[in-house]
Amino acid sequence: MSAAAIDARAGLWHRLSYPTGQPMMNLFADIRSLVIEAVAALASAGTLPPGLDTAAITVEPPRDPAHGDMATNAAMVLAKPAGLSPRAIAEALAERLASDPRVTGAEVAGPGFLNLRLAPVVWQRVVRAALREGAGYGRSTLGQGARVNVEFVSANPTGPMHVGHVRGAVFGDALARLLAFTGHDVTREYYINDGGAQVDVLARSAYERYREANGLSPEIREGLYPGDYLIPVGAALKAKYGDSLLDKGEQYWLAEVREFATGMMMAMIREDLALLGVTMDIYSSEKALYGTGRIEAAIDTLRGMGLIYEGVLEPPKGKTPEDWEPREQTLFRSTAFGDDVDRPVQKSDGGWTYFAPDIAYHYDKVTRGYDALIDIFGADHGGYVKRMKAAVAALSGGRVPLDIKLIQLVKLWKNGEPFKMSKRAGTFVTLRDVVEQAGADVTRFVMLTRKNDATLDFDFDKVLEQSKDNPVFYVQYAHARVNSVLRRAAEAGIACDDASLAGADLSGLSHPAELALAGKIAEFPRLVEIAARSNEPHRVAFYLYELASEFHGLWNRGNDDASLRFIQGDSATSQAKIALVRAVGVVIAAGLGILGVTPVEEMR
RNA sequence: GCACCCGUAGCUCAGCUGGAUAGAGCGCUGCCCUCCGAAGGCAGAGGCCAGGGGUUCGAAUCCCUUCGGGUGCGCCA
Repeated sequence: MSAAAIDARAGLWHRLSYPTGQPMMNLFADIRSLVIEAVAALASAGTLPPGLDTAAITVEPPRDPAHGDMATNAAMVLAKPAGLSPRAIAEALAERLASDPRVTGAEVAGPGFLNLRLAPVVWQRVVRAALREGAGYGRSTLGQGARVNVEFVSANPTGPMHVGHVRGAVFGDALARLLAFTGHDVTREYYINDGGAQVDVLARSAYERYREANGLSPEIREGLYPGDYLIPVGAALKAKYGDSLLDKGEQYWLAEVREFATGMMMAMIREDLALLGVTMDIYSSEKALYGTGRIEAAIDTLRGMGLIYEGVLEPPKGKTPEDWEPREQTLFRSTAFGDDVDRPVQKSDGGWTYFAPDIAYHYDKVTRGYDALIDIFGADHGGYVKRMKAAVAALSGGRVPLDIKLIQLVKLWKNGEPFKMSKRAGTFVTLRDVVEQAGADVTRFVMLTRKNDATLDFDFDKVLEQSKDNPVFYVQYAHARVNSVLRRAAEAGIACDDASLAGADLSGLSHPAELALAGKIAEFPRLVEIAARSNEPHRVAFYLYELASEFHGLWNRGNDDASLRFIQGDSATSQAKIALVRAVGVVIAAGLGILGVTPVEEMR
């Protein structure tokens, strides 16, 4: 298979067609079907040739409100295959669409855009739908139940999680929530790297703490883990083994201590993740792959495909390691799948390289029947992407797409200056430190305020600031304001439970500023799908910021224009306006739910 | 040397997988509370989307190339 073929499979998400007759409210999808129906009608009327491909037709909100409520590129997309000018097609479409009660205006603009203006009732329906669907507003069937495995964190079980892991944990969990929200069957998985040399180091380090617990002075030699967090492990070892492991050779205790210590580390890591609100469905062990023949089986499968061979790699150009010497190795022909060089799976001593169990592990995921795999790596593992994709492409026969998201660094700031971490100086910031200082909700939101492959500043002072500099606060404040209005309205005797609001006459919602806010609410389901298709949960955070901004704006317009205040003299008008306000609250809560952040009811 | 990521306002960053006159926050300038929470809002100034080619109705977005920054490059995971 060529690299291009792999790219073509880059995401299952891109191939899923739009579900038909979907029950959920998605205005853009609705209007798009309307446009496509119009195209079909024109085709049967002979205005357009039959059988045109409508896949490239999009319906989106124009950037400039002067261009109406919805814009479609249909005419421009169809012009060439139809052999007609874009404007001619646009005009024919405009005429047909204008007869729909939802459409109050259809005009051709620019090179052939068709700008639609929609009736107020359309926006009122959006508000109603948000109220009816509540926390499920924006949910979609995009994924059609596809089974997706998201592997993330996978921190080495050699110590507590540090701040570098937090972003990956939050990103992975938010992505999992996003995919679940869009109709995917999601599994959260953690791959425990408990098979390599680093867990031997852990065992030796823990053993020194065990000696310490027995009253001996520990020898934390160079290369061992010096952290205090191993002291309890030493104590626990003493509790279990007494002094029976003292003065014994490593071969006597290494395996047992390793098992014991990694077990305790994993328990600690689970607790750390729980602090962030992250729960894994599956923990997979690297070590469990050894001695079971599964690595051999995975490699043999590749061998059966002619993708394993004995060969000698060229030294890297421009930077030859000093001890380089040509050596015959067992290689995986990853270049057949777009990788730059073939990759060794066996070391010269006959042992597996780290790549081999990873192949076996991904083979395991493939055979477990997932429709798509997602790996979340630190950005420093970028060089690993191609070979991993190659392995999965080979082992799944191209059936299972693997998307790998790289998470960039988090730069910590404190007191207006960069916060340098150092293990030696004891300024090593753990996940626990971050969550204890900032709180899980704030931490999660902030970690999603940047695209995953851009570095992110985490400023301990700013994230707790209650001002609009702080996006978390800004969004939460909007949600709190919504509740504030609801409280006031209830005091005024206005029925404002969701059912009453959803059933209310919404014709009082007519001001352009109000309808524009409803328009923002209408974008949410579409935004969620876009975010899910690209595996980019940060888009939800940005959307929420924009929504909050529009809401704050409308709120303040009430200062100048009393007719825009939400609570009015008559309760019918009030209900309509409060329905809009509550719909904003619903969407903020739904969006925060995707991010795993709890909306606040009040901030005093 | 090669591969991947990045380069957008003074600063920090979005930008709908190709749409119209490129957006937001900070900072700067000037405004708005007898009024649902001013912990907010409005307005103004600020741009060769790193440079150059190409693809097409149309490019910040896709392709090629140059420059600049980051990451990685056989027996560490």
